[in-house]
Amino acid sequence: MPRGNCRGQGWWHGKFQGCGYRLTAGREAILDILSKSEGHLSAEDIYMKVHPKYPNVGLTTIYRTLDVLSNLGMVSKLDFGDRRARYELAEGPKGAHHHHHLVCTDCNKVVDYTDFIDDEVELLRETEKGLGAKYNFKITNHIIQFYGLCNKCSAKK
Amino acid sequence: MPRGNCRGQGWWHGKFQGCGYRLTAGREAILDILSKSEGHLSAEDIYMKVHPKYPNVGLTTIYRTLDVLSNLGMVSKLDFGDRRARYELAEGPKGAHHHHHLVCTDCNKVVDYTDFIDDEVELLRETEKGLGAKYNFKITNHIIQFYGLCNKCSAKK
DNA sequence: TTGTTAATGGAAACCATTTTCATTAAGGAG
DNA sequence: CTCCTTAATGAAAATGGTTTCCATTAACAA
Ligand SMILES: [Mn+2]
Ligand SMILES: [Mn+2]
Ligand SMILES: [Zn+2]
Ligand SMILES: [Zn+2]
Repeated sequence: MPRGNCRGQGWWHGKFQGCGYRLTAGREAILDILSKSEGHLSAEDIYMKVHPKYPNVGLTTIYRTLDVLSNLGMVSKLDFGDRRARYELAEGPKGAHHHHHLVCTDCNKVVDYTDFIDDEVELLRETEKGLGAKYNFKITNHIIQFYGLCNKCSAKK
Repeated sequence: MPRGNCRGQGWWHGKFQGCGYRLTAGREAILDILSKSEGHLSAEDIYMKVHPKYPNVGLTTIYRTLDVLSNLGMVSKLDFGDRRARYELAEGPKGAHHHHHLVCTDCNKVVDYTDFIDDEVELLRETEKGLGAKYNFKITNHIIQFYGLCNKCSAKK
């Protein structure tokens, strides 16, 4: 029977063990928030959501934890050009929900899309292989983003 | 016969006229430096290169001018994740030298590549059309970047 | 040449993120 | 369970690229 304050039951529990990281309340709080939230949260967004339930987790820890999670590949750090990093859960254990982003340069609206994703992923894989070989890079990651005006913003002009 | 201090003869002269922008010494200095430099310069890089010849052009003007040039489409603003914007001339009048970037996450080395660019551009064009229609976006721009470790950095580990 | 006003430079402000450092607590050893 | 090592933390201060402010200058149309 689980104790009241029982931690370490999340699907991510094992992820920390192997890497020598400690499983702390702050880290769980952040993963918890990320897995329950839609969208692309900034460090401060996350802080605001974590704070009511864990008032003793500071913004610094949010930054540090996001960095760790990002290095572990559990969280993706995103840049939409609005001068603050944004984060989303990379993948649940369920499997892929790989997507790319479409960004409005005016109101900063962001659309997750998976259309064309298969063609994109295939081309990316080929390109990665080719570039890696030609330039001796060990490629680990890629970005594809489209920028433009959403319908509201393009009407406004 | 051109006077000694004759300005306004660059290929970009006309670009300003139509848009109500004034052709100033600072703007010419920056375009001049960008067209003579290889690579991806930060605002401060540009300031350093402009300063010896135009000591009265301030860093603020560099930022403002890069913003204007970027809006005019004459300069591309780049982000390689090293916490400072970088800039490169978008296109001379000669035509396309469209390329994408391969970035080492360790030493920040950046490779311009054009390999696979035709396949990439074709897929991008299709995707842009599809996404634009589906999500009612007027897409103006895209980013593709690959991240990884260059051979030196991956040997170092 | 003159007048309008866009453009400018220097200093100060901004603000997301990082660093510092004293304190706390995760988790392995015993 | 208790101890111990040291990773992790919070608060406050520092950092540093970029933006804002404002008085002054100069591009260029009339
Ligand atoms: Mn997303
Ligand atoms: Mn380039
Ligand atoms: Zn918009
Ligand atoms: Zn490298």
